[in-house]
Amino acid sequence: MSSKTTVTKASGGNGRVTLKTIAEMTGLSLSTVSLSLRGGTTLKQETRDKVNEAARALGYVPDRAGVRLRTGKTNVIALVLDGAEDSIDFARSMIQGIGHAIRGTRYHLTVIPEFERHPTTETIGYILSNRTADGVIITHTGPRDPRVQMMIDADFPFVSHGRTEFYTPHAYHDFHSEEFAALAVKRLAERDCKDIMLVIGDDSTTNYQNIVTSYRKTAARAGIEARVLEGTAKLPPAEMRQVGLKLAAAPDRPDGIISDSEIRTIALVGGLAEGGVTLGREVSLIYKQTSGILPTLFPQMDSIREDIFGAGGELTRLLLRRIDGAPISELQSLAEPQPHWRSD
Amino acid sequence: MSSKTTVTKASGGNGRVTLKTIAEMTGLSLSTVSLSLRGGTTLKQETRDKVNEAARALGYVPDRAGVRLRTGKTNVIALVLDGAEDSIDFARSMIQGIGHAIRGTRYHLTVIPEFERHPTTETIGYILSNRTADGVIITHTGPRDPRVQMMIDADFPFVSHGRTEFYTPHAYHDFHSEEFAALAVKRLAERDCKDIMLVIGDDSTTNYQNIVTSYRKTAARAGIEARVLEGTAKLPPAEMRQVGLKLAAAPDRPDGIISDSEIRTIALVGGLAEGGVTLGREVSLIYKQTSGILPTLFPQMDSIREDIFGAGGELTRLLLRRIDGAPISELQSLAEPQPHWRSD
DNA sequence: AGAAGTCATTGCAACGTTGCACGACCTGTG
DNA sequence: CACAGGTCGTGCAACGTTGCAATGACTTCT
Repeated sequence: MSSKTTVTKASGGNGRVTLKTIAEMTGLSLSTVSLSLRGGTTLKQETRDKVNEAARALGYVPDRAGVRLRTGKTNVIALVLDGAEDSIDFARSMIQGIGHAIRGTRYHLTVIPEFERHPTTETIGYILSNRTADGVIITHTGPRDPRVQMMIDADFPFVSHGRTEFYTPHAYHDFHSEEFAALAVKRLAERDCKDIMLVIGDDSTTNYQNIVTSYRKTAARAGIEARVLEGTAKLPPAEMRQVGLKLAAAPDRPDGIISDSEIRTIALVGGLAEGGVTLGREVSLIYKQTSGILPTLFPQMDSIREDIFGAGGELTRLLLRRIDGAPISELQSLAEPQPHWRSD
Repeated sequence: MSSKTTVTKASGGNGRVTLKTIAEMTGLSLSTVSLSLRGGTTLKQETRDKVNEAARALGYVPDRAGVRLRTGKTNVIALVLDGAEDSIDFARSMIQGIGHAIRGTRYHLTVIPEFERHPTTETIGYILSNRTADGVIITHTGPRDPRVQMMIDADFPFVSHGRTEFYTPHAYHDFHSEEFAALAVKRLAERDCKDIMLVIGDDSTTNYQNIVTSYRKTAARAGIEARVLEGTAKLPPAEMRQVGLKLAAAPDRPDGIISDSEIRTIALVGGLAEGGVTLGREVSLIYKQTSGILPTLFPQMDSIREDIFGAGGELTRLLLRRIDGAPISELQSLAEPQPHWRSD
């Protein structure tokens, strides 16, 4: 309390290597060193070599606070982490993907978890007004996501995991959900399913709409009955299990099910199994898979994989190019679903 | 290339609210404003009120770069995220826990994913030499973890998720693994198991040793056979499934199993089920559970819960107090395992 | 020989913050 | 009235960086 011994001393002249250190070592001025390190072409080659060598020898790394204060550049990208629990290890995979992509760059990653059920603009507002990052990655994007609107208005670099319906184009990377739904329906049709059901969490993301639309269209084309059970995102696992149980016992039990979430698939399968349904025989189930662990548990089930690690990497690459001023038209990409059909 | 239009302008005098803005507004000097905002007691109450009001009205937030440059304080805590896949959604829960605990503080969270199988000191070295954070949280701590050694030597604030065997005490929060093992063994003994097996990933963490030791001791006391199947952390899910399959068919099949990992439990159960084992009857299985999703899939199995969200919060609170100079002896805590016994 | 270029380097100010040393003003005392 | 001792506020320098204007030393042209 009284004696605050930890003085939080400013990084004094003791250990830290700064431009000044290099200047003193080479006998050049501080400005020259700075200029040289940033690749000043007006400098003599000899000088540049000398500076580079000294910098390397001393292990110089530019001070982030100095750069940031002077230039406004934070060298930080922010990941706004949605609280949704649908994919196993979504956060880890995404973060690893991002981390892998910023290796060797000057960027750091800060993660801001969201707690609300629906994304708020609060976090984004904070980042924008305090210039706390150079760019933002958001996930679980909605069709008219207010966060996107906000960043478009502010002309702030960002990339969304998921598309939107805004007129103004923006950088995004997304899973090709339409293709996912189409693949799944076709697969079920091949397995002679006549009455299928899509179990999906209505979490107001764009993906939700894309999946439902494509699902209906593909089923209609294949001439099979296609129901939708939506709003399952709100259900806690135990209730999701009940859904499976009820479904198993229902007189109009579907013969094919498509599930868009790993977590909900687990609960659903638990309920179906308890209800006496043999998956892969009486009911075929196809689920979206992201973690690689579920196939070991459900080898008898088909799945379609979304690569979250890869998505994290791609989102980062897009964002960094966006920060560097690349045209938006080059910053939009889709990831193709990877079917994992059981081998029989 | 040629025309770099995005000038990355320094946050010019246009919008940004700084001490200067408040100074001009109140007619006080910049120094006074700064002093006042930091609670200078030598100032007249009237002055302090005036400053506070202006700051509030303008929505002043201290510039991180300015503070950091001047004081060396980054207001950042770094989470070194282990690449291990054992708990479902470990990363999300941990990050949410941390995020919740730093709400309302000035701290930001940066996450640094590790890719190597075993933790390297590289990341920590970088943080230490570049003063990139005020404190570090590490997870999956080993008994003589080199990262811990490094930070102890540098007297750098950190907290580990997991204990160590170092002589010098340091801040930690840990799951009470010994208690976990003891609870699990006793439960199996109550269920009349005579020959149990611990399936555990030898991932060189302290927890591993604690669990094995306590497991053996408790089993000996209960007078039952206790085997250990270790080294499962290295196995990919498909092979883990094979382990379950072989175990099911083995002549000396155990009648009780304890598993320390959610992910491996899933694969193991997949294999056991394929091998025709009815869990909860022929074999009792108890697993460490962190995500809340597995019980919906395996309602017939006992589990013991570790609260990762809570751990994230506790780790953060300990770290912040460590940064503020609290004595180490107050910065060590254990989390009690929470048994979830099936209700029959 | 003086003006006008080049070329290579440098000094200075500023970004926003803090902490120290000082200054201005008041009050009471000898 | 001079002066000590408060009370309350302020000027200045520094943290590490960058960008611009300016410098000095050469060369080249007229």
